[in-house]
Amino acid sequence: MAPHQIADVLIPLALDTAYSYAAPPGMSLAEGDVVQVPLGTRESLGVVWSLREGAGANLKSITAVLDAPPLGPKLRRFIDWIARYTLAPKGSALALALRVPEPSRTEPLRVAVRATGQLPKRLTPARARVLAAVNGGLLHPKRELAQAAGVGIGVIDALVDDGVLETVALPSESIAEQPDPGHVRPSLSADQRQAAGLLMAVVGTTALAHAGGPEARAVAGVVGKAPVILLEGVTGSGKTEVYFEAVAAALRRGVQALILMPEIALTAQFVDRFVARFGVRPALWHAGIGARRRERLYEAVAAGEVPVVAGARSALFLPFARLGLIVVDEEHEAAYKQEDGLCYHARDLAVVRGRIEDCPVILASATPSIETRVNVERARYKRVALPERYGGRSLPQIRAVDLRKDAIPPGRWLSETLRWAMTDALAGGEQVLLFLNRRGYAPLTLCRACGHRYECANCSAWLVEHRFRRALICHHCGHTERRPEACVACGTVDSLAPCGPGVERIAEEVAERFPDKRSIVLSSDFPGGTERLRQELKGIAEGAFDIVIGTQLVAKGHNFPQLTLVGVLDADIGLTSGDPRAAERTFQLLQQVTGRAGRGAKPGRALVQTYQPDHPVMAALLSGDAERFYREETRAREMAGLPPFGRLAAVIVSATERSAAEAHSRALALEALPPDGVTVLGPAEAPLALVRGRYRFRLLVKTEREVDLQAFLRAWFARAPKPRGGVKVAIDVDPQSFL
DNA sequence: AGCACGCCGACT
DNA sequence: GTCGGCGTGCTC
Repeated sequence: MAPHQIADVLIPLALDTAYSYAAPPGMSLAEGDVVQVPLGTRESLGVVWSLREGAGANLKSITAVLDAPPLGPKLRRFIDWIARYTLAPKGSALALALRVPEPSRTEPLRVAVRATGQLPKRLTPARARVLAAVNGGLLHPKRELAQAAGVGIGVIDALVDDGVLETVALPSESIAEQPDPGHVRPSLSADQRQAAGLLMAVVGTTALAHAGGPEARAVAGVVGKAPVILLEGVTGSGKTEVYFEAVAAALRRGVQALILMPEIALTAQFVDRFVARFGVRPALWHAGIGARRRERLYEAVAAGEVPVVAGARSALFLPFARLGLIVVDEEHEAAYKQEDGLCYHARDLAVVRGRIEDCPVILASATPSIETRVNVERARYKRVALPERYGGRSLPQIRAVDLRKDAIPPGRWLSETLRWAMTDALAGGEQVLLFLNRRGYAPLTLCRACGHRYECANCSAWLVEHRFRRALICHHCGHTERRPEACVACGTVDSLAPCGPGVERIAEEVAERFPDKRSIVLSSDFPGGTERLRQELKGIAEGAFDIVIGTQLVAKGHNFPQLTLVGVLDADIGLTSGDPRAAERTFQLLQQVTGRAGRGAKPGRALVQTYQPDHPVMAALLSGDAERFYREETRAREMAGLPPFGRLAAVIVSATERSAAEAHSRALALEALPPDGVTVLGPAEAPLALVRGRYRFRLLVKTEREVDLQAFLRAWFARAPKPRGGVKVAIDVDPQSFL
């Protein structure tokens, strides 16, 4: 038998190997082509991963090559890398990038008409108006012409039938408009100009290297690999305007730019700012865009016709034709972490894609994550800083209220210092934000008569009282029960005592202390959803409320120009959670919340109520010295015998098990069999959560420097008993050492 | 992801 | 007797 062409086709299913198919004679195939192949009893999509010659005697044949943009070699390399790094089947990694939906593409044709020069057989007034409007041989979209002439579409059709007009198919409307890098030159501060200049130079030189040629190669030789740059700027420093200049540089060079942001950040405000700078809207890519638009955008991105994409996590897998810049906005956001299905961290993958595409990556944040900071320290990433707020506004003055000295009577949560400050601000017509990161009325309920504590039946966490809803709710698993009239343990009536504060309880105290002020509670569990929240935020911005009481929901988003005082009621919440990122998260949250004060005309201040004013988190917050926090936190970790941040791996294992007990024994089995060079730091999180029918557990491991963690994990799971449903693993560690 | 195959409980 | 429940395993 004559040698045939054999294609190894990767199918976007949980399959780790590409399957071999015979290419029918005469079929023109290339690596990266999207094809249709028989799989079992049905047909499936797939991508040609490699081509070779061979006998291919008993192979099935490729059904068809689809009319979809092929996946380029760099994107295929990226997919291979993701599969290797996340220990996921290659096919699952492919599924992230392959967005070719139905082959049923019924293009709603845009039709234009123009005059043929022929005269109509009959001339009615309506027809005359159309002829007046067609204006010679120019092309007119049908609907527009009908509108301009003030006639129905039927009149146009009749004229076409008559031979007076002819139809011409128009190219389909452009999916993305062309942003103009010179639309409006922003007025930047000296700091911003300098930062923007650095970013632009980087984008320019790497893009030049892309273009090829001896000159470009010489520049590339000097510059080296495309860098990863941390753009660190305090809240209000105008980071967005600065990275927009990098985007402008990419536009001028003719390369594509990707702006990644957490889903929630893709707001009207971002679009408005983009429009102000570039004159048109950016192409948006997120979960909410329609199938039709998604498909067209995908194709246009692959054709290199979309200069700028702003999108959530999944935009990272788009088939860019010539990617020249990736910006990861709010780099520290936990929303970049994907934990169901294939587990990955979009920021880390962005860095990897940047490496593979050889394009610079900008990580923007006011409160960078520790691992990014460590990478800066180790000179893997560069850093560009914006130390001051834009427009001469000063950062809020932050002061601690030491609750050990400034004692608050039992059942009350506002210190005298804070109340005075509130009175003062309110008297000046300013707004106050009281921040308490605890939903509900009280975090613990117990019986005054018998001491019974109300705990969740499923996970033994305390039940949180929600007074508005008259319920006791478990914040861990969502279990809800009615608040009983009498104690379930001893039967005493009216004996339940709420312990500790939640935002609802603070609202009560505020209403008592400031009866003539208008206050509002913002908490994620309030009914009404995003629409109501939007309305409320708008109301606050317009000054409809004097006092805002909120959970972490208020940490970001809307700007409140009249807000000058922020009171943090219990800054210590979250410091003792056992999560290795507890301090980092608390610091970021408190910095964001206190940073909300004084963003309007008047300067702001923040009062932070704490029992631990000397804690490194508080000390750094009060001094405004973030560097110091990261330094101290790193040292504290070393003293505690924990791995340095860049080497910390949190391994999330999710396995199909019948019960929590079986999942737990699996965790213990893995813990007992660590491979050489890897130390298990114990089951870091005891609660085993049921997520979509799977019991999950998380293990913390520490690895030696430059250890190939992937190989070790493979070995590790090979030795431990294999769960029925297989394992999924995510690794929370710097990916660069695996490149 | 689908879809078949298989091995146990209540029905025309 | 078989219809159908979903647990398990395979797809070049």
